[in-house]
Amino acid sequence: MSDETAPPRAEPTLAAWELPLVLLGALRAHLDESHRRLAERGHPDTRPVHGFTLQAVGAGATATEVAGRLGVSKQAAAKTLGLLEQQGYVERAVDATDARRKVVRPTERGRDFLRQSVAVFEEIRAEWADRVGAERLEALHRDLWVLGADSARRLDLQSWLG
Amino acid sequence: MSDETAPPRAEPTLAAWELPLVLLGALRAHLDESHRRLAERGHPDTRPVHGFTLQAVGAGATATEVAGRLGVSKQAAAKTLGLLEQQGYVERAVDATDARRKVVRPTERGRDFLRQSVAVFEEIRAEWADRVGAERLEALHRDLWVLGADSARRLDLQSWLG
DNA sequence: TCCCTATAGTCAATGTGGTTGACGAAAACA
DNA sequence: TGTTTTCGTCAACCACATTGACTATAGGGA
Repeated sequence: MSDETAPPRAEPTLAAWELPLVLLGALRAHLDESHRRLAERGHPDTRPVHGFTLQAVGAGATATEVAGRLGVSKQAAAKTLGLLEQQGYVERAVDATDARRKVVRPTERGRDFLRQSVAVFEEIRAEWADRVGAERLEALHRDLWVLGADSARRLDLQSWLG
Repeated sequence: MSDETAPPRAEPTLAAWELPLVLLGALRAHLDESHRRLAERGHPDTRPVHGFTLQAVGAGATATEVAGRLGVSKQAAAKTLGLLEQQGYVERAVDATDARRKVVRPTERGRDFLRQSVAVFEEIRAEWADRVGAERLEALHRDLWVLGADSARRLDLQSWLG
């Protein structure tokens, strides 16, 4: 996709120290664009962590389960879930068969957020396919999957970086 | 996740919603492995944010310049730089030509950290090339560069995700 | 020269999100 | 039944970011 007569910075430098930066750059581009579009579709004020958490809730889960999936303490998960509840994305109900459990379920608004997320992700994927080629994007996806397969599936991003 | 006779998790699913996750997974794998090796080479207790900050310092910069490069407030940058100074990675000196400016420079230890980082990054890149193929890795690097070219070069990861 | 403005760095207060520890209520098990 | 485990929550604390206010220095005109 890089023609010779292109504007400056048309060619990446391919130094080894750039790898994490281009990974971060692409991730950031994806998430920033995702949330820009989600904001346009009725979900402003949501951040990546909300999407991850809602994804962890799935069709319904307890705070402790969500905590396990996110790799954070149950207190931290409960806090985030409380915020999502306050914003109308999830609702809590006491489990009928176990009075200790409080099952968190996405509301209609929460399900809409997840549907919109899928749609937006598909849009972005299609646009990325246009930019680098469908085959290249598929190879990229597959290779990244392989390279990151070992890494923990945790989403405790903030504490991880600090 | 239902592949036929294949070993578990042999084939990525290639769903659009997985793209950010595989990006994150690869980034995480890279940074975790980097810091694991840096710890072995005399730099334990360093985190990605330290490497980014040290990189932002370069040969020498003021706290405000570092803040600009990292995309954070000057107070936040000053705090991180204070920590790096305390750990012996940078030192501060008042600018001879401008008594307001305090120039931050990497110490020998700081320069060693950067050298070791480069070495480790090259090792990891070589290993990744083994795993997916040198050509594929080069294509991946190039494509990621293209896809992330628009995104802000900021490194304010923590606040960005939250 | 003197003032006015802009810049560099720091201090203080605040917000957010994470942690650990402790606890009561409910379930599961011996 | 009594003991142990699990779920959710409260409280205290910590790490890291923010904004606003402040001092000190530099620089550019009247």
